[in-house]
Amino acid sequence: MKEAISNILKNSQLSITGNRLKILELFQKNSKALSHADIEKLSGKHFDRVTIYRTLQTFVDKGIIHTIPTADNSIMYALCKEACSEGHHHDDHVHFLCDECGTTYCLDNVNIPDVNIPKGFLAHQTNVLVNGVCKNCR
Amino acid sequence: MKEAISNILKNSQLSITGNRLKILELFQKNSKALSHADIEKLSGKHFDRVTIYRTLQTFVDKGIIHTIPTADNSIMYALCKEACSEGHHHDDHVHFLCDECGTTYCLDNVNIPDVNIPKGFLAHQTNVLVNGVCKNCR
DNA sequence: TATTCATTTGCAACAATGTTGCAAAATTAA
DNA sequence: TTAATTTTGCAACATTGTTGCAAATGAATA
Repeated sequence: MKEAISNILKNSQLSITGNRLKILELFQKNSKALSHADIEKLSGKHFDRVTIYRTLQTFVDKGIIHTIPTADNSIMYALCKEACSEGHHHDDHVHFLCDECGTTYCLDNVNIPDVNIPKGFLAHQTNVLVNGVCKNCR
Repeated sequence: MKEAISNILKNSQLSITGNRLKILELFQKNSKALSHADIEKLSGKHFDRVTIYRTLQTFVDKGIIHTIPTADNSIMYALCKEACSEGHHHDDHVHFLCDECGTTYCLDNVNIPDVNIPKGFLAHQTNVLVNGVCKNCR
């Protein structure tokens, strides 16, 4: 387990530090998207706010996690599947936000549908964000 | 023109103030999504930051504008079409964010595609956000 | 039009969130 | 073990968003 997490860091040519292991562990344990604030709470404030900002940014840059657009003003982060690599995210799944419990899920098996973009526009990436009630809240 | 804007406010049972007229005018003139910061700049700082926050919130509550989720941490606002009413947005179109010029468009003619949500989940609303290059930047 | 009442606005103060520089500490490479 | 590099924590700051309250403005009535 710890081993697997260490490998993620090794593969991205990042130093293996207790801090980074802890944050990655949080993502694996919770298997849902986390905000900066979530991580601050879950970690029990053992490390600095700034460190969290910098660690998350590093992970995004390296393709270890990806960001999820949300309707309110908070950035959510979630673990990437194997397909992501440095500077190039393949985040081809739908995100689901539960209005009851606030949990954000990556629906890895739900593909992004085709969208008809008007002539003249060139699409690079499509984000689909669904709001509703999750299976635990019904 | 001014007349039409006044009517929007009247229909929502809001007082007609120079402030609100000005902000609505900005939305109509620019015909694209605006952030709080955009409005602050465009208005030439003639009114207070707090007033802008409160006005935007009021407009959202009344269904005059809607928010658009963005990958970075900024909320974008855009004028609603006729279909929206108080407390109930029908925001059934795709949003397009140009990576070059940063403009956010409401693609009013592009409908939200169907998304297959897993069993147990209940979908209320679907947001589709496309990144790419707009027709003015190619 | 003048007067009253409700709403809106601006100010001040505050809270939360995000950023930068720099020295100390930890990790890696030799 | 030592030297070079990277990461971390602290402090200070910048930006963004919130709340209470008094003054100003708009709406309603006479």
